[in-house]
Amino acid sequence: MPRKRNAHRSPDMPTLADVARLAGVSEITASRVVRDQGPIAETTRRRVLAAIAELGYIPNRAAGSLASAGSTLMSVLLPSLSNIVFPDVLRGIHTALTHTAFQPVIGVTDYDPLIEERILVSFLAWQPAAVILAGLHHTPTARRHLEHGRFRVAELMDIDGDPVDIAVGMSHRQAGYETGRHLIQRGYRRFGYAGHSVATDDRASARYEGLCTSLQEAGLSLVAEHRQPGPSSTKAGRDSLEILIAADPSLDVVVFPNDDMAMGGIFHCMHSGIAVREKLGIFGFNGLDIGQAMPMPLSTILSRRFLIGLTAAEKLLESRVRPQEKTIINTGFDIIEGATA
Amino acid sequence: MPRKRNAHRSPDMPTLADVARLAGVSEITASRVVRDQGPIAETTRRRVLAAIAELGYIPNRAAGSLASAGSTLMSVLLPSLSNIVFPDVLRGIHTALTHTAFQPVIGVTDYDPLIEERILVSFLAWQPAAVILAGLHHTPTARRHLEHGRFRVAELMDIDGDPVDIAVGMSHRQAGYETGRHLIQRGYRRFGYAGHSVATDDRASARYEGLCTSLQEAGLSLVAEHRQPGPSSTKAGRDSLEILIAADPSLDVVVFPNDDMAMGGIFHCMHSGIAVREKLGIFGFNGLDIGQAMPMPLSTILSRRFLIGLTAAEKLLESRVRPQEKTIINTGFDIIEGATA
DNA sequence: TCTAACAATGACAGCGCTGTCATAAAGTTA
DNA sequence: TAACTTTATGACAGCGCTGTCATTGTTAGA
Repeated sequence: MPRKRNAHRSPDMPTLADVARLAGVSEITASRVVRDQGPIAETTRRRVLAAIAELGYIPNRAAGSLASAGSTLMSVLLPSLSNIVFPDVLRGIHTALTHTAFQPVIGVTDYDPLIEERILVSFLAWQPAAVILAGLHHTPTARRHLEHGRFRVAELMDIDGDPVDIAVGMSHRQAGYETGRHLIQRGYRRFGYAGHSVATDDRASARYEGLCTSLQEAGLSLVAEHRQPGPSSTKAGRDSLEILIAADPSLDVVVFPNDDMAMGGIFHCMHSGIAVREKLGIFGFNGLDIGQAMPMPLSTILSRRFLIGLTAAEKLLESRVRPQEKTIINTGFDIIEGATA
Repeated sequence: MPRKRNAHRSPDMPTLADVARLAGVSEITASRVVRDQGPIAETTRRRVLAAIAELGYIPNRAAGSLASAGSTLMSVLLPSLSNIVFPDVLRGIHTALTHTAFQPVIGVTDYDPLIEERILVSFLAWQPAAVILAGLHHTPTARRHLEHGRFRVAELMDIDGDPVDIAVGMSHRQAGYETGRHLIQRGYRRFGYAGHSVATDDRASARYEGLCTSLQEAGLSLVAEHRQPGPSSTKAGRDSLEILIAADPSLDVVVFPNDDMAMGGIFHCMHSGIAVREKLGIFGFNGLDIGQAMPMPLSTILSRRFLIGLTAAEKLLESRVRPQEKTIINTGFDIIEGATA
């Protein structure tokens, strides 16, 4: 006995067959109109469109995806949405996908590779056309899925490593290195580092290493460092700097892993009457608007987050199949001199 | 002639049939193990699980969704990710969905009801189990889809209105009203308002109206107001306050639509040597961490964003079908006295 | 006038999974 | 021991759409 139709769907939920019947065409023709694909006579198209509007038809993408063994989904896995960095990337992706058939689907991994793996697998169950993730470091299982899948892959933010398919970003190691060079050139000698404790923030770690390298080359080294437990935040930056200064008051500059924490550092200085730049230089990373809107604009490095998202999505749209050659796109960075270091 | 299998899928992409064959059971039994549904003998379950692991099987959710006429997706439509407010809501949703079968799917509407409608329709094509959106105001088409769909609906942030199914949030009108009362009680009389030009930020508008009402009741009114073109940002707040003060230097307090802009206002005061609170009170909305981390904590209203997301998602999980009764949950708000007004 | 090329449409089967009902075996109650 | 319930499993069809191939005009070129 066949399954009753109404057990499945509301009677008023029209299918493509209903549209086709009303328009007086075959299902496949209606399907072609919906997908804007193949040659369709203008009059036919109009009839079908009218039928769609009249019925309030919404295509069933699960059926479409099943039949065509593919979807128009683009899975986006981001470590966090807690500061503006990844939303900026997301805006870039959105911008590239506007007026295409693709839809971004967002997951948040909390900087945890295992969560990333779990979300990746659950996204792959929807047969996405492409997967976008942050960084080049994933669990072995995740990497295997990424390599064997029939979809494009873009790894964002970082280019220091071996991508699966496309990498778009900048060298964080080099950014850290240039930070050190810049500050040394400006006369700073007694460096502190005020970080956070998220060990899987690979980019922050790479910048830290780059910084240390440039100090070493100049015969210097970090005088003091402190990592505040928990994730990065303005409060963490403020607390971290307080502890750092208590440990070593002789510091003349402190580098933070990002602008949020650096702003916390500035707030601590304001609170404690420490003259920023004269007495203590403060340097961040990201070039957030809020830091530049401060009375004393934050000295930092501008990462091109919107561009990274935009470029990655555009690149992914170029071809549905993964090319032989891997692509690495360096979006670079700029030092913002600012007024705090 | 039947379609060739390999035209569709990689040969090494196993299906449930492959799993069932390897485990020596029927497809249905394998399916039940995957979905953890129905009575399964422990030994059978283990055999199937082993087969899944061996083959690296990933279920095809499009097929599952098609067959069951439903999905485990929860569509989340947010106006913006450009400040921490909606990511906080999202964290709440994520927290509620951890360890459930549901997956959030996020879309960003840019405060545009038409974009919201477009994204809603494209999400409905995936037959979500629930839809979460911000606010109670949608296009007529969107509202119709929401009302007629076979899914749960939660409208977040705002409770001043008539929800489709569930509303979780606070009264922004009342928040604006209490802001006025609080500031009047603290002795402020010459009120300014420094906003932005996004007309569809309904919550900001409601707070504005509430503020005006409380002023009226006290025999006062806004002395000056300015709306900076473009979306809300720290820079916009800074510029807006500058213009406002130029227009009327006699103001003794300025209310901003949110903390981001209020911080911009404080930055302007710092830059121009205006004594915050003594000379000019500054009041925000949201209670963001960054505002509280400032040397002079921002006077503002705490909205419970995480709680809103969490509560909404939990409520949606309670039942798959829409109950007769609509639910309105007021998560309330708190005035944070701070040091700026 | 005939062929070739193209434009426009349709028939058919099947994508991978799950709802429904049926069945067999084992346990429970009177 | 009969009658029932519970547990564990399977057969079958179909969810709504699209890939593939076939068919019918229609127009251009020789």
